[in-house]
Amino acid sequence: MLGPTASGKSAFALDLAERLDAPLLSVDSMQVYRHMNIGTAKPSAADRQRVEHRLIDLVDPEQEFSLADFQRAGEEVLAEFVDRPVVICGGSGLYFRSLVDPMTLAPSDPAVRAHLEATPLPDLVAELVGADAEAARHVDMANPHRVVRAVEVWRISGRTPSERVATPEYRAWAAFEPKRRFVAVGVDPGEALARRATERFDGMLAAGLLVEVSGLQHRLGRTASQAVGYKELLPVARGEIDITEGRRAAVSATVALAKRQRTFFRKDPRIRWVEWHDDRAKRFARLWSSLGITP
RNA sequence: GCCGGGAUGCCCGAGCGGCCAAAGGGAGCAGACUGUAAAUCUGCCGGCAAUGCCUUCGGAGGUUCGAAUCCUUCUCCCGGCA
Repeated sequence: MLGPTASGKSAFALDLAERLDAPLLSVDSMQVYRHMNIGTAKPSAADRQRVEHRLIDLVDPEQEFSLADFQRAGEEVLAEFVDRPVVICGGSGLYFRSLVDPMTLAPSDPAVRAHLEATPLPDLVAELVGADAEAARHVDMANPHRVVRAVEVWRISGRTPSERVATPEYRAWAAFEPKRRFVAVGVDPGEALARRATERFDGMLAAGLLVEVSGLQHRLGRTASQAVGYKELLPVARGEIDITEGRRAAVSATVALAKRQRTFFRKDPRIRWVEWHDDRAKRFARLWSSLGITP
């Protein structure tokens, strides 16, 4: 069950998992951090009582956690449930695909990466193009993250961007040919997005998000500190801006995130979109009908 | 009441006679994305019948071939003195 933030997919997935008596695997890049509870909309203790949740609270917030770590952790969990249904729910599209689609990650080396991150971008671009004249067709040369990673892979493995994209596995990936059987359902708040994002954030504030952020302000690492809500409230916790300004920034960051998530999921032809309905039974009716299932 | 500073596109903010529909940032919109992915990056972003035209830089006048930029005056903000 996929979709943008504030879509209501979590509640939906929780009900679904309960009905299927299946565990709920979160594909969420920020819920993996412990102590970031309110702002990442983690399931409550009661929710966890109802359904077994996995892939949440995997590391402390000062730690780095990336796609590769997630994929490894996810595969371990899936190995526990072979031939049993699991409900996967979340908004981190790439994390989702790393579990269901063929994606062997090229090697990485923190030292190499640190060095490359300190290297001027034009130098990295020159190195890539020197090794692979077609590199620009496969790597966004204006995007530092992409270029650094491409050079990192090139230096460590000697594989160029063109070579990486030429494998059967990559083609399968690009064609959305999965490595596992699954049914994907997308939930989207549609026009209600901005309203839901605002209400959701206000709910988090009421639940003590600012206190949570203040308590964690010196513990959030490079990735964790960029989580929507935390990033915008950090300056509030430091007294640099007032809460009104922080709230506005957080809400618009939430909406912007949701839009990026939509863009990402929309191009996946396997996802069947289900219109959200406030009534649980109606919501499920829509789900069953979109899947062609008579429960 | 007097002296000084300021009013710029949705917001912040540069411009200080022509090269200005007006830098830059934010917001907004669209998109990309196989190890930071709630990240990162790209494009658009006054209007239109659109290699040009129209409206815009607080209001109204004026100077000039030409003004967001100079002058006069009015309104409103800010600082200092009364």
